[in-house]
Amino acid sequence: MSREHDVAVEKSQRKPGRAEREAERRKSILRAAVDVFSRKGYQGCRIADVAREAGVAYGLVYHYFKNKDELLEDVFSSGWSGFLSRVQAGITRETSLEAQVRAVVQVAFEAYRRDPRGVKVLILEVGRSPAGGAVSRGSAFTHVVQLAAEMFRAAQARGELSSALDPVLCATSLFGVIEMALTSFVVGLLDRRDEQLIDRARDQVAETILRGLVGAGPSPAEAPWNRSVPKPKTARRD
Amino acid sequence: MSREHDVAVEKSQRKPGRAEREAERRKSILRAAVDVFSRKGYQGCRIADVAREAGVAYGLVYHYFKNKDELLEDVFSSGWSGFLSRVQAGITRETSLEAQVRAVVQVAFEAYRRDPRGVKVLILEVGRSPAGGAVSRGSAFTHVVQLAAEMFRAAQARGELSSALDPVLCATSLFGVIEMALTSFVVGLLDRRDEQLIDRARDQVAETILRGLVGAGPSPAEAPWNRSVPKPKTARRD
Amino acid sequence: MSREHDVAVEKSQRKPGRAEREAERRKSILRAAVDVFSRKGYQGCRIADVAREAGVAYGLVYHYFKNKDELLEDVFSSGWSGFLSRVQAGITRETSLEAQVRAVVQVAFEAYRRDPRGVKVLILEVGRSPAGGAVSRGSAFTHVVQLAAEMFRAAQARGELSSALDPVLCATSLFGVIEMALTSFVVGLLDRRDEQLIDRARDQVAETILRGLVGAGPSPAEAPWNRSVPKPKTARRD
Amino acid sequence: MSREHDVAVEKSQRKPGRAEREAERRKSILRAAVDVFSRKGYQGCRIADVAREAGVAYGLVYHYFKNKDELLEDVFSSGWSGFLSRVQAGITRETSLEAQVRAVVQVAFEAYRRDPRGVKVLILEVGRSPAGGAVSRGSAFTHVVQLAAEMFRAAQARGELSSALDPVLCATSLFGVIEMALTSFVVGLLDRRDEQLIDRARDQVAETILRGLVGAGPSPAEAPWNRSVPKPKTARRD
DNA sequence: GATGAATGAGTGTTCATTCAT
DNA sequence: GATGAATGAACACTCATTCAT
Repeated sequence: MSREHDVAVEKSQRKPGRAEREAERRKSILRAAVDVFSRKGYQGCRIADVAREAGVAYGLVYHYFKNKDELLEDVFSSGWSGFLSRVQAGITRETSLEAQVRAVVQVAFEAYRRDPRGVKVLILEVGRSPAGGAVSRGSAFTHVVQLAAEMFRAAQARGELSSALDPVLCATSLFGVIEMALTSFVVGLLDRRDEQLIDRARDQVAETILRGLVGAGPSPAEAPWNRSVPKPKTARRD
Repeated sequence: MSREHDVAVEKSQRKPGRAEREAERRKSILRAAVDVFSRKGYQGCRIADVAREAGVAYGLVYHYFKNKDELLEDVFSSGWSGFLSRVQAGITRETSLEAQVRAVVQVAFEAYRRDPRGVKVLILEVGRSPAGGAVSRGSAFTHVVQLAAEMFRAAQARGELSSALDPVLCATSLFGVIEMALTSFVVGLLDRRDEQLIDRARDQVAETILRGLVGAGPSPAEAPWNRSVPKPKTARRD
Repeated sequence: MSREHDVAVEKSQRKPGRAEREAERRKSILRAAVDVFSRKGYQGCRIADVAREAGVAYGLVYHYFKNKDELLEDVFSSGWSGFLSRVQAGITRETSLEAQVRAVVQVAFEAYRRDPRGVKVLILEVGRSPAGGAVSRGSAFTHVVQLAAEMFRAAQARGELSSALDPVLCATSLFGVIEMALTSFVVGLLDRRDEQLIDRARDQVAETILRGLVGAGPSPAEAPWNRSVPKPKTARRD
Repeated sequence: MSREHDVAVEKSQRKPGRAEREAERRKSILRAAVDVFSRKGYQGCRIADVAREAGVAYGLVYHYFKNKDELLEDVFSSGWSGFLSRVQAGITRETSLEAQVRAVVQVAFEAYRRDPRGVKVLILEVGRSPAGGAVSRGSAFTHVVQLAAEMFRAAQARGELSSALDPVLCATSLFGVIEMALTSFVVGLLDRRDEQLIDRARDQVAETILRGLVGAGPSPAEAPWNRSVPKPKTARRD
């Protein structure tokens, strides 16, 4: 066919080429899985839903993924690995603990802004599938925590952090604060469409984990807090 | 009911009385549900499992609970209401924010010590069933957060907390730190059998949320940290 | 209940009693399975067919049988064990090899007359499922053959049979002759509705295995042979 | 086609020629089908298995065979037609019934020696697919039986066989004895690797069908019988 | 012709729920 | 109330067949 000769030229142009189209298909199924998954959860989602969402035939899902479990496993690992590497990059890039912590927080919130659905899936399921004997999910949680714990250990070695603190608990605290804040948006406790609120949440989270709730002097800037979604309660003044 | 009055008399006697026996049955089913649930998760557990665990007949579960959802709802609410009321009591009992925060942390860790399985269920499922149109579960999370948010608002009103902070985010931070620490025990990242570790975790968590990781000077007491379960890495000295 | 006391009286009367009714159900499913199985074969039959044939709900089949394989296993073994024990009885009852052989042939043909469908299933499937890792089926064939081989060995010991013959091959010959004759009826090569033909077939089969086709003088009685079903061809001259 | 004319020229040259290569492909698929079929059976085998075994692409099977059924049909008929013609040749070549019977037995055992897998397929499936509305398989059985029945009829006409015997039953007896003996090897009841055993089995089978088990005096030659595979039971006294 | 991705109907199995005893 | 047999909808997974390249 006359198509072969100009493959090199068109490589990243139109006419995808078989391999490329397949990779594309695979990805679209993965994306669809994230969507359905974020809506219906691990157990609630049906392969049929994923196929329909991806716009492919039922059986094709099984062409690309061995079974439902593996599909979901891939959803996790693909989303998670990106997050992990960005967290790692943030930690490596910065030199002071404070900057590192802010970087981690930033990465998490940025990930949420970019792909709320993906984050929702990760938050709602990672490390929380009881049966999840599946490798990646169970250990994903462990993995980040260890990563951050290492960061805290290094800070202790540099004298930036009291060595009286358990690095693992420091790590869980960091991710606990982040995760719960994001969860608030995910479950609608805070308004996920309010981008400024997201920014402020990010800052407050970083501040809280670094200096605590009562430890630091307040920043003077006042903000119309309590814009939680459920009931837009009238702003209270103190 | 005419049965109530002699409860005191028969309390620990034979012939429990029909109503009592029924209440007992109901509770044993509920307990069994918590067990199975903590082992297999919301979706993974079958009514048959619960019945077998409780030692009752298959169909009997449906005498006491309308359906599977209601059973699980009850598991949640019964476990949750106790937690909620104890949190509320702790907040009410104390007057300073700091004492209140410590009280909340204490309640959570105490609950874990008393009933790790129950806490596991709450942690792994509360607010995390995406399909969970179920009222109580979705709102359970919201409920405590609002409770704590109110506590923080009051503290702001008393001038104990910077009014620049969003009370809702303060609340999520508090529970995020607590929850993730307990999760570490639940998933085995920290050794759940090490009772001293649990105590230290409780203290560090309270300290962290109050003063932050870098904000406060270290407590002088040294502890053999890093006793995380996976690999008992060599203790570091400061 | 007033039903319990007269159970002994009514034992085989109406009012089946739970256990009895269940056994009945189980049997009816088994019977239905034989039917469907004989019509569509091992792989071709669907659980839905069996359920419909038995007049029970789909899921009930799974109440009584673990899965399709076990159901079919039971179909085999239940049918086969009856046959086996009757073969054994026939062998034990008779003392001369000749009478024993006739008894075995008689048992097989009688079984066919009684339950052609059951025999069809056994003939078409026993020892013929290639994947049949299943215990009973694979070994069922082996079992009868060994049984008959033992009979022939005993006859050799008594001097009734040449010890130059391999008992196992004697046994396969016996069942081969029987089986293929019945197969002729099963597949319609011979008219399965012609009861006299069945009787003559039985006699000829016994005669053939005992004395061979050319070894014995013919019985003087002439018979209008060649009444095969497909086309009742005009009698040929002898 | 313009391709045909030069086939003769290139017949045994290099460049097999398209037509030849295709015929080759077709045959290799057929061979692969026999293999897979003999291992997994009619229903248990998948087109994918056949393609893999043949070393060709999935879809190619559908170039050469309309569908799975036709493929299997061809497996049967190709294997069967060879057997049939050899049986026919044996019958035609010989003049006495006894020699003819021995020839038929010989053909069958020779076929088994040459291609045990093919024979296994024929034995396990021919005439035994209940759903097998397929023409050739159902009738294949009928066909040989009719062929042999004709042989017996002719022998009756020549006075070599009692006309009291039903020729069709004579035929089923002949093939029954043969088939069951071969089945013993196929299922492992007799050791298929013992070539001498196969030879003796052939002889005994012929002897049995001709003179019966008790009708004929034993051949003086003694043989170490009972070498069946399962348990090499201790030799019995003669 | 050759390839293997794409399709989707078919079916075994599970399990919440009902109901007769 | 207690029991567990009965029901059937739901869903994961298979695989023959088609078709674009």
